[in-house]
Amino acid sequence: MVQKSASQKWPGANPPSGKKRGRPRGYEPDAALTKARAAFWDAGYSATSLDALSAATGMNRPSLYGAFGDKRALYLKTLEGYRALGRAAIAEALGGDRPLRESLGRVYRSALAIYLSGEHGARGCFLIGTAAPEAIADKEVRDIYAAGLHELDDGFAVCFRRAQERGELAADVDPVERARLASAVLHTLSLRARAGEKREALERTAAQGIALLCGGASV
Amino acid sequence: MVQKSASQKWPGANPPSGKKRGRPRGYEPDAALTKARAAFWDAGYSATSLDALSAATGMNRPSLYGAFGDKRALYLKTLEGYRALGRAAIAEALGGDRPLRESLGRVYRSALAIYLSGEHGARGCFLIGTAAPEAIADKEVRDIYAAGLHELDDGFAVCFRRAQERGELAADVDPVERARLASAVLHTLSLRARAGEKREALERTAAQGIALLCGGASV
DNA sequence: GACTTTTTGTACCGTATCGCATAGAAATGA
DNA sequence: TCATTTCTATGCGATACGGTACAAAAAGTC
Repeated sequence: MVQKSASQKWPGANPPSGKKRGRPRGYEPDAALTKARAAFWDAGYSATSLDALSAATGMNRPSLYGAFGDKRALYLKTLEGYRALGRAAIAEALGGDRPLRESLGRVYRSALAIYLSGEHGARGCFLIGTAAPEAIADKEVRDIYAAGLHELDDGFAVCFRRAQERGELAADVDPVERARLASAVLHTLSLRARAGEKREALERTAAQGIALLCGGASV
Repeated sequence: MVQKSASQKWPGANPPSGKKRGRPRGYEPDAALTKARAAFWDAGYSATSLDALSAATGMNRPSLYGAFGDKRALYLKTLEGYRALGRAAIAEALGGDRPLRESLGRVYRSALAIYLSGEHGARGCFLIGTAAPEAIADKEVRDIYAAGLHELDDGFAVCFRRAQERGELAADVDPVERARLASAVLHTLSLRARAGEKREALERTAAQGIALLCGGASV
């Protein structure tokens, strides 16, 4: 039987007594997850060994195992964390009823900031870079991956619909389909960032994408 | 010292004598490469073991090693083969000076046929699915990956330029930038196919992309 | 201070993996 | 017939991998 850690017994909060009982952990779970995510991000799920994760997080393997479960469970947790991050970024960028061009620009800008960061070079989107390869063999990963893509689509869709209601966008445009093309621009930015394209080229493509997405009638 | 196989001594042809000297090989190199590529395609580079490659190709490990070198060399060969395939498909789809809409449609259609094939479900683009994850750690893979992306961009670019010369496309459109957005549609098709989206949804998105790419002015 | 609880650190286990060495098999040429 | 060449088959050895047992360590509790 696997011993559950204290953080799982009282999720998101300290135990009622306020003081935890045993030896204090020498790491911060959230920070460790972020480090683990960075390791997966660079090399992919399969190519990242437990030793690498151990080195990246500063935790030794038993601690890793106790805190997050086995390698796959840890990976799923990093995926979940990334999706939460992405959700927040989308909400932040698309909220506030801004003009369509500005909303799209904010999304692409904040995405590029993430895609271009990384110690060992630009890494692109974590979901696209690491979950996609595993998506055939691992159905759960595929579902999370697909959900991540569609979450972005949905965010863009409400954005386009609102713009249409404000008259910023032609009435015959299908906001759902247009949203999928807006995602396409983000997808290409992720792929190109990982291929090593320069920031200026990516920003130019984002700008061109915005221009196209905000104009043109459908069909 | 690594023994070179006969197929490397006389690339692309039989030896001058017409008859090879020793025991004939029990496999066809091209067919084996295709099988190996399929294995990498499903699971990714790192998650594909030599045993899996051996099972997929029907060759045992020493034969694999003798014919293609180690795992990485074999992977690079499958990459090269896929790029050749892609080049041919692009040339075939974009050649012939067809109307812009038709050219784009042919590219997307032939790409979808590849992306949706696969024994264990739709796999998307081989480059995007398998090379991208390795692109950070392996510079050579990254270069091949980037070259593959740019090859597509270039193909689209000449396509758009020709369409512009024929007056099918507004004169103020930058064909190079527009080509990168045409690639973006292909990128999203690859990512979405691997996520399990249905053919109809992908075809609809391709059609919407074509409509947008053929209209709209730049900036 | 002894006991309990929780985490850490070391060391280990069984297995999978990669690459290769070596021997055998199949075809040709002399 | 026999040597030569080339591929195939078995299987070995070193390493790396994922995962875990166990005892020491650090804190609270009585």
